Amino acid sequence: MKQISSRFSIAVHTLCLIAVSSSEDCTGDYIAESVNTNPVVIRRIMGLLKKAGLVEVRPGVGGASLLKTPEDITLLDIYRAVHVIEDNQLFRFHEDPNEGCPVGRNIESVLQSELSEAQSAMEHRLAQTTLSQLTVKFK
Amino acid sequence: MKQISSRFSIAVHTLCLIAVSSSEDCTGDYIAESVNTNPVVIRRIMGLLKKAGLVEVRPGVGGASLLKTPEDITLLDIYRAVHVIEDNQLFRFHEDPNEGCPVGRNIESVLQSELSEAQSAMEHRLAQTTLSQLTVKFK
DNA sequence: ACCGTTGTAACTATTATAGTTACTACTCGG
DNA sequence: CCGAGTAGTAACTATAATAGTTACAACGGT
Repeated sequence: MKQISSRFSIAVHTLCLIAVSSSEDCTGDYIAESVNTNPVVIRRIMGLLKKAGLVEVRPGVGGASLLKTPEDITLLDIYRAVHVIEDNQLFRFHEDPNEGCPVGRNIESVLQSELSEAQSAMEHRLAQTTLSQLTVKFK
Repeated sequence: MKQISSRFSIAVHTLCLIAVSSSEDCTGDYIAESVNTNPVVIRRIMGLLKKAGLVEVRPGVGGASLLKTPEDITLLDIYRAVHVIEDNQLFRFHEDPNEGCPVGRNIESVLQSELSEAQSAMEHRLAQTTLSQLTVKFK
């Protein structure tokens, strides 16, 4: 069973940690210890979060901080930042169905629109939750 | 990017074909030709659809037919039948976060409930669409 | 009894992921 | 100005699931 990569849950964990810690504490090694993985895994994910404009990292000396308030970061923002699934690509489609068959010819367009509705429903739900809603539960 | 297996889209294609064709025509080879894949792939998926009580297959002579009307088969039924994602398992979670850290200790329970809401939202949308809504579009 | 079919097992190639090692470049404090 | 600690990144490995393939046994009707 193929699941959505744990990059996403690690990214959420990472951002929660940055939100509740002082900036200078938040080195890759510190985060890696809380997540319980290799620091390089964290640095890679931090690179994606930086590209998405969610965090900034102090090169050389280390430490990270948020570029938006936790109220303004949703799970959907994080999900998109780590490229875990692209637009309309949650469901893999079998390739080149037979054009000579009425079903084969039409299945893709007919089914894809339903699948993309389903994907949207999930993403819409992710957009309802902000980082701040999570961090209050660690107090 | 990990996507949900094309077993699902192939299963939907297969059931559409069974719904619009006469039972005796629906051999594995015939379906495989429409889907454009190897017959064994179809037989494996048919095995799952049988286990789920959606179709019956005539052994020896070949051919398949639905055990429910197309109005009573939803995309969610098919999605569950092909075991493409289990309950609450759409999102992979990183393992063994550090219990010594307030974030590490709580992240799983806090985040999992949001993620399972998101997964439910998607599945709820899949349950809205029936096989008959698809097949009318092939007429 | 034969032919076409289903049901499976076994193997391969492909793909994405997660973790690891190693190295470079950067910043600051001494 | 140098060294300690950190970030950034490339390269490699192990793992896992998938999709396709070959092969073969079992079945059923003509």
